[in-house]
Amino acid sequence: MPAEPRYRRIAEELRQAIAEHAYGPGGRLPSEGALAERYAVSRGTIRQALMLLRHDGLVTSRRGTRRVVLDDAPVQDFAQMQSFARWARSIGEVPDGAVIRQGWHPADDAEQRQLRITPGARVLRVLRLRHLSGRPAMLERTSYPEPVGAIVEPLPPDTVSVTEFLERGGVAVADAEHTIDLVLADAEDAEHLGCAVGDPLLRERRRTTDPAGVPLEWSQDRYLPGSIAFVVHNSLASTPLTRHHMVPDGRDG
Amino acid sequence: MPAEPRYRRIAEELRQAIAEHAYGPGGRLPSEGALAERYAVSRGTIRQALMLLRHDGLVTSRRGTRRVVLDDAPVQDFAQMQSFARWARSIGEVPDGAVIRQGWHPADDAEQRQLRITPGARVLRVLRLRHLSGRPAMLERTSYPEPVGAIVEPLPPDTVSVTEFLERGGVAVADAEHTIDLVLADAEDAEHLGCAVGDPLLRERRRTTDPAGVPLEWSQDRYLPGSIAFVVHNSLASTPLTRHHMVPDGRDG
DNA sequence: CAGTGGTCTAGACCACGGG
DNA sequence: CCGTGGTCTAGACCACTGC
Repeated sequence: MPAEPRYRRIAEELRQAIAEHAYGPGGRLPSEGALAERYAVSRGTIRQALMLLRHDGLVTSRRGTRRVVLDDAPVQDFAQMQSFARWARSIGEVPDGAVIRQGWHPADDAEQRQLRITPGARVLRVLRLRHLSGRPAMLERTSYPEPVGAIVEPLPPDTVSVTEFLERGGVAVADAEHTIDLVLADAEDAEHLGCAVGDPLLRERRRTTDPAGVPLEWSQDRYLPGSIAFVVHNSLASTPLTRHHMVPDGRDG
Repeated sequence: MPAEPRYRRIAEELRQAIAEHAYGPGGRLPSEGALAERYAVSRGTIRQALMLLRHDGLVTSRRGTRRVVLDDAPVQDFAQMQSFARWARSIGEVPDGAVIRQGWHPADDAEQRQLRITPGARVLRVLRLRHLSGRPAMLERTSYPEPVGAIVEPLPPDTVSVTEFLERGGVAVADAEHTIDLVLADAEDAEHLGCAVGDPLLRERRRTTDPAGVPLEWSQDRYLPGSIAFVVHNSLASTPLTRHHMVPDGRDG
């Protein structure tokens, strides 16, 4: 079996059609009933497909009228957001990366909390510099818990995509939480990113977990500004974006 | 009828239970069948409720095992992300705001594209300073298309929540797209936020649309750093977050 | 193996939008 | 008023996990 369920393939077809401006923007989709007939499935299956497009912000929906196609929403999948290398390729850049330093350490407070491990447990800390087509773009400080770290440790320092390697090793990421804010470059940031100490950087802190809820990595990425932005879609149907207040000297950093 | 559908109320109860650590974190939820029996509804309704929790990152799910409770995910609803005033109150701060300048202008290129209006149409541009408990926190540059602007224009300059007013006036926000990056303060930013020209600011550009896909506002908000962060959850089940590449001098700003 | 969530069906009734 | 999407039901079969 192709493993890909019916409603996903239908969603893919509709996504394609929308991308080719078959309906809009501002246009209206066929009714659920019409789509059900066209694809020879039940209305429930069609609704599952449309829910995917709804959550990604490609269409609205309202009782009483047909669904409306929104302006071209950015379309990336989970895998692309998860992997720097995959993302870089998708925008036509050449990803590159090198480990600057790595080693095992006893987990500090933040790591214990984020990775849900007990005091005394070890983590593998890796400092990596990421390039986009040769230019430094991001400095990544990642902590891996014991089992994941053991897989990452022996990798060659110039491994371009650790994420893709982990996937092939059966480590599956199912959920991620990202916190985006602004920090000033410290001496280490400045040295590797080629900026001055105190220059502003866009920071993304990320924790990923597997399908069982077990934390897989905790990372703090610092991007040189000017070439990157994060885009989020939210709606009445789902609210993945929240604004957070932090005390001026918030730890967890 | 209480207007609130069954599955939403069930989701709310489960959310409450999770917040009170009735199961986890790391714990397992009852099976769908058990929940269906407990609430005397069909399994489908339970699945709708669980889908809400899934999208908000409160629980994972995997074939074969019970759902796992993730660490306390930030819980805010769409309305809170939509309104500065509502958000401020929810974190125990006193929101405040004042219009610095407002007026009608012919829409520029970016406004025409973002608000989907024709060349020559007018927009209401409003410059607002937002306070958190007396301290300047954010400077907001918003453009409203003709019909919305007509509602906003006559409001008193110290209206705390424009969003809430619009809601009462029947203007319903259904979708929003946020782009988050970093900019340096210009003279106007510096003057009103009380920082120096060139100081880094966290920028959120936002476009909201109504249930029919009609743009309602386009806004560019600049936050003083250090007290705010944006948190996003994504998962295999939905990917509202994307990373975007911009040419160094990207317009649309 | 039994139990779980994922997919899918074929119905039903209702709330809402627009002519 | 009719057509739409939103909600809900009661079943079915399958894929997967974990014992």
